[in-house]
Amino acid sequence: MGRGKIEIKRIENSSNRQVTYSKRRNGIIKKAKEITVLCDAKVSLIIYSSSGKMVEYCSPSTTLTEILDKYHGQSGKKLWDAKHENLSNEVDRVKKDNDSMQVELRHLKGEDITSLNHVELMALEEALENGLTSIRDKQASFFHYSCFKQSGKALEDENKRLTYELQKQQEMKIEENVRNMENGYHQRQLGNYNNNQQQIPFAFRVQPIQPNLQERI
Amino acid sequence: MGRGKIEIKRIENSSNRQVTYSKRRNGIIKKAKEITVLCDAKVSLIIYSSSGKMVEYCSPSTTLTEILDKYHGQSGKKLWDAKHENLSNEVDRVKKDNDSMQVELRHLKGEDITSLNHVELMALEEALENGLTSIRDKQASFFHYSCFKQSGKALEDENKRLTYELQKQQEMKIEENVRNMENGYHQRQLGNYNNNQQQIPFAFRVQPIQPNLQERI
DNA sequence: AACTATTTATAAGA
DNA sequence: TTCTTATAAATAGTT
Repeated sequence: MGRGKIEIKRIENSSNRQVTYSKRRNGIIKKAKEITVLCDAKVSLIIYSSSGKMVEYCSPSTTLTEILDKYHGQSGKKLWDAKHENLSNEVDRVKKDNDSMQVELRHLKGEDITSLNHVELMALEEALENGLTSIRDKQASFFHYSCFKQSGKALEDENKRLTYELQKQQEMKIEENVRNMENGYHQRQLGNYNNNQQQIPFAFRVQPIQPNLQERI
Repeated sequence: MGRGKIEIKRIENSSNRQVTYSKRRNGIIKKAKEITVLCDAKVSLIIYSSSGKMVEYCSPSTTLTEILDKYHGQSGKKLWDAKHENLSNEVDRVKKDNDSMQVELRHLKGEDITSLNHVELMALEEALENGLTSIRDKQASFFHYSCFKQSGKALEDENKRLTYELQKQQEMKIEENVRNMENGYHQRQLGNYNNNQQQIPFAFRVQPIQPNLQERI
């Protein structure tokens, strides 16, 4: 349609091509608008020139998103689902990581361990002991020995107390020997002591202030 | 273009509208193909009839996905990003969870704890102790007292040993008193004992077999 | 779906 | 680019 008929093949003359592009692009958009109005159609039209410049037409009654949603439903083609899938996979992967860490955390906290075998429990125990060692080393750099203060039930307490009692016991023994040396032996004293020892060991009956721990707080 | 001029407004006659739709739809697609070839353009064209039937044209040199990618870049409009955004947010959220769990795990393993304050360390220590208690309770149900076997350095060992030593010490004291009662007091014995106590407590010099632990293995 | 009179689009030229 | 215009192409109404 013009002064001469043209073959439908690439226009080699660049400026001719550009002119024809402009004219025909406008023509197509005009046609798109017309069919939209005349026939109640919905049209999405996106055109890029060879130089990359874009023009778009979309029927006023709709949006590109809506058209693409319909397209997706009717064509069964993926479009942006590839990207979607990538993200979905990443979500799954990260969630898996999450779950395994959650399990590990629970185990370290002593939860959900009924399913663990002996070897796994041993590994867990070692990990916990190592952690505890590190933590206490760190704390020891704040205070000289704050562990005692922090954990009333900690085994260290018992340890310290027992060590202390043992020492005290030995000291008492020596003192007693000294007393024996100074005062001679008394029958009644031995009888009493024997009695006490049979009931409750002295160490567990009295909880004296522990002077050897004071310096560490 | 036709036998008569028409106004560009909706064609009320349904069958006329349908016919015109078909003709013009084909016309637009033909034009799209032509501009693609003549001008090196890229065209995406999606048309829905009023009845909802879709036809599509996309330049053979490209894909709809590619065109939409470009569209997204050039128009700045969102399109399918709403859906994407949901997934992206989920990825971010789960990754955050991941990170915090990773940190917690490290802390429980005694790593990266230089930045922690005293209170945090205390909480950590308590968590570790609780975990250890649970683990060892569990292990104790496998063996009567496997903790002892598993962890040569475990505090329980020390505890047991000390308790044992304390008891032994008390027994020895009584025996000595008995000896004193039987044999009278000897100056040289006291001197020796005093010496030993000043150097290393007896309890730490000898590691006798611990009969009270045998029953627990 | 085919025909065709007429309108519309546009190629080439200015 | 834009305008002009001869002509090709599209298509409305008809069959």
